Amino acid sequence: MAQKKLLLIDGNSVSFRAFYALFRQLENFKSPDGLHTNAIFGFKNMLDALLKDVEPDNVLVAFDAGKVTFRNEMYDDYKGGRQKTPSELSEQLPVIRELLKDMGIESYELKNYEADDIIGTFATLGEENNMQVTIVTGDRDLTQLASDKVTVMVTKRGVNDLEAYTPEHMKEVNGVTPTEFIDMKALMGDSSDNYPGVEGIGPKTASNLIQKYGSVEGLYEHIDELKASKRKERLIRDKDKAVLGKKLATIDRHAPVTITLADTKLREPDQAALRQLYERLNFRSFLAKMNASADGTNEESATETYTFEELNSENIDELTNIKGQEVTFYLAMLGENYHLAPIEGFCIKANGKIYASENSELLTEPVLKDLLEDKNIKKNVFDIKRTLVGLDRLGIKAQGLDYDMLLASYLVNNENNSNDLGEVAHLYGEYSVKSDLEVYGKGKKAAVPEKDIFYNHLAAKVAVIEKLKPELLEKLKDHEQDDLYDNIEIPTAYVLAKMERNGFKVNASTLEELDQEISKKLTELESTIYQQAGEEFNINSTKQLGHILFEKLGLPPIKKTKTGYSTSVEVLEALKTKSPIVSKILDYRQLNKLESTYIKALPEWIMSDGKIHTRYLQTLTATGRLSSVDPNLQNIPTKTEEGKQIRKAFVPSTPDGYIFSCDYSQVELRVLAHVSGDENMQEAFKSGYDIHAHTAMRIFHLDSPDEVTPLMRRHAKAVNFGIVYGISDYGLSKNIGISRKQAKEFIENYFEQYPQIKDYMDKAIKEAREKGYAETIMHRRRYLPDIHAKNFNVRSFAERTAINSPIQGSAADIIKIAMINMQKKLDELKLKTKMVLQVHDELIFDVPQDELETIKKIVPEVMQSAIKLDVPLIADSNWGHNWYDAK
DNA sequence: TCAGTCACG
DNA sequence: ACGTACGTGACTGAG
Repeated sequence: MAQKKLLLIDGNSVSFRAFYALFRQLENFKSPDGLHTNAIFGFKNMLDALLKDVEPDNVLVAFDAGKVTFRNEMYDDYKGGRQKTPSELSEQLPVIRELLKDMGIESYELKNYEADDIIGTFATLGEENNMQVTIVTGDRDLTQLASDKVTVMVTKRGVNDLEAYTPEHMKEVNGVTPTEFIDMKALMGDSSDNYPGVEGIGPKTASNLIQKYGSVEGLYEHIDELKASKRKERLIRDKDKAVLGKKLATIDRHAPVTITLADTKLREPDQAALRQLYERLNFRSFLAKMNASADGTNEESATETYTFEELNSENIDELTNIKGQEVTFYLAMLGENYHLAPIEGFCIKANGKIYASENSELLTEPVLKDLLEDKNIKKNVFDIKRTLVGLDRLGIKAQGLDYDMLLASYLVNNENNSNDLGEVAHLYGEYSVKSDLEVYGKGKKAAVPEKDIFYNHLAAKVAVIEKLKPELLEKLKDHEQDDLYDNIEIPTAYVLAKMERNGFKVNASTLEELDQEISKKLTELESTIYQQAGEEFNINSTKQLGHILFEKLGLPPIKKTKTGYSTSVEVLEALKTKSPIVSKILDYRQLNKLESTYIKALPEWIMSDGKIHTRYLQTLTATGRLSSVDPNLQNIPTKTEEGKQIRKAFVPSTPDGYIFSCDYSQVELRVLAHVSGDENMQEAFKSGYDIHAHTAMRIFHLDSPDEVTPLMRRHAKAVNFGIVYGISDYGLSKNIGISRKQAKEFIENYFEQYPQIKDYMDKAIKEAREKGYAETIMHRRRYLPDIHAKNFNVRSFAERTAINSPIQGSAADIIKIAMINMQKKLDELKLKTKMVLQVHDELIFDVPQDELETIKKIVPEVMQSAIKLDVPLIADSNWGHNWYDAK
């Protein structure tokens, strides 16, 4: 007979993991009666995957019975200080129990015992009955149960990524056997269970000691053999703690359970009850799955079909009198880049009917064109900017697009940044529409499917845009994001569409000339490098380069990467003096970068109008900034002279015209001064001081600005930047090449001088912990589920993010407002000047010669008055006959 | 497709 | 004791 399989699940810890894995979706997972359901959903998903993978005969989900257990009798403060389970999670636990019951799975809890002990007991029972046991948990404590018959699966990220602990794997990870792991824990303590262990002993030392002496007892028998040291003293002093730790860490494998192995046998699920439960929880995907399998059809074909009509010259007049109505519109293009992608069709819902067409020329028929250009006919779409650009290509100046499902969903939760309607819909439990990837395929093979399938896909999209609108608008309201959505993001979409269509004129011939020069230099550098290396190799290959530098030439490898030697600038700079080849390689790298990323690539993007039309991604970044693609015009070189030359190719579109650039001075620091309310920093900005010099004066305790040396200013500048990023002494020391101790002093001085900034940073973290997200001045959110992480690094990252996001994000809010006001002003004054680029804190304009004076006046005015802060906003202007000269 | 590197704010 | 600055996109080699 085949070996029977037993699956044991730690119900509390897995629910906990599921809850935090889907924490950012917390508000998206709610049943109609207001119950949060994210943990239930995650738990159910994980359970399905496990049942499929493990195919168990018996399953038991163990829960903790309460806070107090037999361990508290040994140690009062066991698990003390632990944060209370959030109510959003605890309300879900009974439902998980109910779900298990309906699925035919036994769940169990035992007074005075933890779920761990129940699992330990049943693992032992399973072993005794020669079963193959799998344990699933979010907690490493249970790994002590691993044996040749017991595998412990611990969740890594989320709930579906599991790490399997066998005795061999334990040895690899901890250097000790599963039973020795108990002793290891006893020595190091457990902060989450709140018992101390021996002071100064971490995982490394604990593992070494236990490997040497076998156990806590073994260690203390031989304690005299240890050479005199602080560590030995502490081991002796904290012996009680170690002995207690061992008792606490040991899982009870013979708990007085009142159920038997037979009770854990997997039963048939109660379909009717499950259906009811899913309906109550609004689990539409699970319901759809059930329906699909009930029909005997598979999941794929469970898509709904929509009633639609093909639009043609016969019925097009049905779209004439729809004033005062709301319409939903979707324009289909094949490919991401909507400046170039072929327009394949469209779909419109009006008069309660859905019309679809493959004939985009119909859009230019007066009926439809007028409808789209009438600002009084409100249109719901997915991606306003894309729709505006697509229609503009057909000569249609669309107006009245006033609901954007993509923008709304991005503001509600920007963690998932998909641009695909289907994928976004899935986030809100709406599975009636597929993703474009599924329908069109990807890469070269992407194609519009057969007409009926295509129309149905479009109809599904239009239906979903309309269906989810109330829910998304409600969420925006809950988040106090109405203003951000209506008055910032939607108008920004219009402005960006215009900027993208404007394009930036680029001279291919200027780039061609640069190419001549750079190619020559590159060939020279190449041969010098080959000569000094003694052989020809691919300089662009880090692997080959590493071989030459660190093996053949024997230079010291300073840093390693996952795959081999690091050859980054940082490393090469340090090796510069050791061999002449190194600086040649640095030169080569720099020039090659310019050549391949800009000089060679940019001309490919110049369209027939002589301009480059980038696309801004308005719904991608975590902070609310824009990003630019195809090509990226936000990273055109500016730091080196050779790089800057590239900007000479960016020119005005009119003869003798100007490129005009205006950038905010220190926006992020000004935002910080504003949100923190720090009086010293506000004073510095109000007085118009050079902020970095001012900081230098303060942190170096100088009396007058004259005493500030350039080095001091440079250091102070780095500290100011560091603050915005959520500073660490290590990061600062690495950045400016000082000792960590010195960096620490800088930071301490800084906080002394700007005490309210320190308060701000603490408050930012505290609030993120309480609310689960960080927020900008305009209420843009960034969810930070990792702020609760156990792992120090993961948590620290989230904490720095909590500090940085409101600053970077508020600056992004501000320039968006400036852009909207700017475009309005250009329109009002009927100027021919065009806004052509945004680079985070900078706006760039294509200005006809005779408008320069006006622009010089209005641009800084508009930018500086975008928002009223407690400190002045300053913007500096530059102009010239190309972008290089606008400096 | 991933990792490494480097361009920008 | 941890190993670290925040946010992006494009190109290249290598699997």
